[in-house]
Amino acid sequence: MNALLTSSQRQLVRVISESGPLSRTEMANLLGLSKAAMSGIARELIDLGVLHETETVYGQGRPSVRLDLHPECAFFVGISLLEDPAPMILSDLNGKIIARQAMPLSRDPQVIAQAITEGLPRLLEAHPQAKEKLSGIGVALSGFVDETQSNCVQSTLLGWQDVPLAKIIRECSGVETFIENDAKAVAVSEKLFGSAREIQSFSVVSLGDGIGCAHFIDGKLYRGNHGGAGEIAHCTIEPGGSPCRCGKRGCLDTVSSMKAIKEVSRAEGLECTSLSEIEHEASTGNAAAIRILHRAGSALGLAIANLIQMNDPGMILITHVEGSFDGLFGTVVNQAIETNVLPRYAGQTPIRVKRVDGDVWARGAASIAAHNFLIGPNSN
Amino acid sequence: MNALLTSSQRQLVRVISESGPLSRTEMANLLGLSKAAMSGIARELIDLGVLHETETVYGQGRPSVRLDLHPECAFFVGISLLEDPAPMILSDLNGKIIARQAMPLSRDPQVIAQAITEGLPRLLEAHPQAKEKLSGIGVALSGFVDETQSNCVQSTLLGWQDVPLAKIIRECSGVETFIENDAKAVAVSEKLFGSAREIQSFSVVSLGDGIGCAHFIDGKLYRGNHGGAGEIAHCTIEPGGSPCRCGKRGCLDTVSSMKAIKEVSRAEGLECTSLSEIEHEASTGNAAAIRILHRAGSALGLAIANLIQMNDPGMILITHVEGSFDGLFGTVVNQAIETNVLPRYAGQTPIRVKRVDGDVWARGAASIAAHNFLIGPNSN
DNA sequence: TTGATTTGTTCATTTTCTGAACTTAGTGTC
DNA sequence: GACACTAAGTTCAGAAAATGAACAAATCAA
Repeated sequence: MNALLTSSQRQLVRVISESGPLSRTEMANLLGLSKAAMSGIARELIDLGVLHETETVYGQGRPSVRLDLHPECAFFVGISLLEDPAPMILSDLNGKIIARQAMPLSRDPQVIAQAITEGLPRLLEAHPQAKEKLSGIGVALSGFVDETQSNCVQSTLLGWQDVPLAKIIRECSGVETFIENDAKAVAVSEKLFGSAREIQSFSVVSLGDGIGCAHFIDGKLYRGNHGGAGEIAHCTIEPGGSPCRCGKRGCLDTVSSMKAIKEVSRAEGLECTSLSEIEHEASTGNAAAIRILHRAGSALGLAIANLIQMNDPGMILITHVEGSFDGLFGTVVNQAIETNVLPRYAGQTPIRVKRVDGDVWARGAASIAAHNFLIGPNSN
Repeated sequence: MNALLTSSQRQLVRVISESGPLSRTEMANLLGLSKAAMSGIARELIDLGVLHETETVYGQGRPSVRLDLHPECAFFVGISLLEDPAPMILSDLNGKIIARQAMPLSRDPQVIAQAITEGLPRLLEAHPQAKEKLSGIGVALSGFVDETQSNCVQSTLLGWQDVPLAKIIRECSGVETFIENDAKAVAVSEKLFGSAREIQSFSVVSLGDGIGCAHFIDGKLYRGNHGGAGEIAHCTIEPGGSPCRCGKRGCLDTVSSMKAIKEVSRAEGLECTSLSEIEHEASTGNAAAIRILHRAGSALGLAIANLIQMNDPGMILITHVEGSFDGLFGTVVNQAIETNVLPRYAGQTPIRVKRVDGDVWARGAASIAAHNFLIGPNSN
């Protein structure tokens, strides 16, 4: 099932992946191909089991038959190295999670590869066809990943420097493997499976202990010249502010990350260990809690507003790990975005919020493998 | 000469435009084509007069012959509507200015079209072959231009709203015409003719009475979802700062644009009408001048640093109209960039500075027409 | 039932690319 | 200077991919 698709086949798969089920004629028009060519390519993909006919649409003339990706034409395993135990899921081509389990996290790549290899049979146990049609493994981690999606250039969390993790897992498990940064993996997942399917340019801002960010530009994940695109966490947001672990001062990370919020709370004498608790304190009128959330929310909103000004994305997706986003913090973020965006564009950029858990990261990881199956590695 | 090139021909033209003269074999490898296919396509383009053989490179085996774009295979007219009188130039495919003149500026699109139509014969007078091979007209203006490069969506300077300028000029002059925003035109010009030929992702920050910005991302001009990418001027840089004409407060525009610098100088009682004079005052120790330049420079530097953090471009090109960039202002800008970029990436992003005059804008305008000749309108 | 209408298929033809053999124009060695 | 060696570029038959036009199929509308 690793069969490489021809470039026309991939174009077709891509357009369906973006727009959902389409008739042959619609696709021919979208791709600028003749009906004759479309007919042939569609036939090939149906024979390969990648596409299948879905509903029939009646209008004037002969009804059209919509083609869609066959969700069970390929399966993917996704693993998130963001928590311990590490979630490990099996997903189909719709991003639906078919099976899940967990594996112990390690800092030793070899041990990780071993754990994955041992976990695979159990994950696939009850799904014989997934076993047969397993297309690849995706791994999401916190850190920098090179553009081949094979090497982890640097990860503070895992203590890595130039680790060829994909190769190690591939050799150990015998399955094609790709790795990706966590925020970028979620962005790909949203593009393939989620709310960004039809949006060509959007950004994901992922809020957790740290702050991550990824950009899709003109339908492609944009990594930047040195792989550093999306380093919103170290945008200076409070010039001359608190020192950051990166070496400079006033980074967004020092103000708006969950870690920073909790640290500041502790320093201010609040007995809170989670965002929800701080939110609760704020709702009861605790001035310190209100101040902290205001400061963090304004900073994040300002950074996002600047991102909108710079790049004019078609959507911003804010993912957050803890608590909810409908308290004071979320309100302030949204307000700050509105007040710092050109009035002309205010409200023009949809801001979506999504609470994520381990499954979302793992699904994001799986989507990296799915992307390689659908679009190909040279993201062309 | 408006003959549409086939898609393979355009690919080839594009790769030469990016990398300079290449041998057939090198291009075949770069494009993933067979030597046989390359041979044919190169022959076609040579026969069309688009390519020509240049130097011969000796090594082991048969020497290779580099092919390059024939600079005189097409000519372009570029007009800048940024000043009065408006510069109008004739350029070849290398961006070399062959002839120049000026025309009166107007706010009436019809009058502009008329002036261009009347100016054309004079511009082409001494260049019969340019007359024959004139491929298109490009117009640079301050304002928003839609993605078809035909309509000016909005221009404060010209007082326009949804003006189909390209169509008007095309119909009046009979020559294919494209329009573009000034900063974007300079970005295209740098990509085609200038220092960014081989850089896939870079940003231009243009410093004048206002502040403009344009991004090239993965080899393509990126316009953003609503055509608003690059609105760095209205990034909030001093939260709660001075009101901006856009309606919000503390925009970069209110601090670092030439207009703002001059206004603040006047308000502070400095008798200066140009940046050079303020620089001179600063160099003699005038505290107000030093303060103004520091504030403006830090703000611009911070904005550029944030841009680097967000997008990790391969180069930043700062263009400025007045004075020089090696005084206090430029120094502060560079310092502010350095201190606000992740230490890991500090110094990794080349910052280039270029002083521009009317010719540069007009050449940028011409490059829009050249881009449409070389790469095609659907910038694919 | 008939005609209009639009989808999708078939097939001969054209266009585009490939693989392999070949020609060409040099360098290096004895 | 003759000879092998090397790599660039060409040629040409054949494969692959796309097209255009004719046609078959499936419905609605009258």
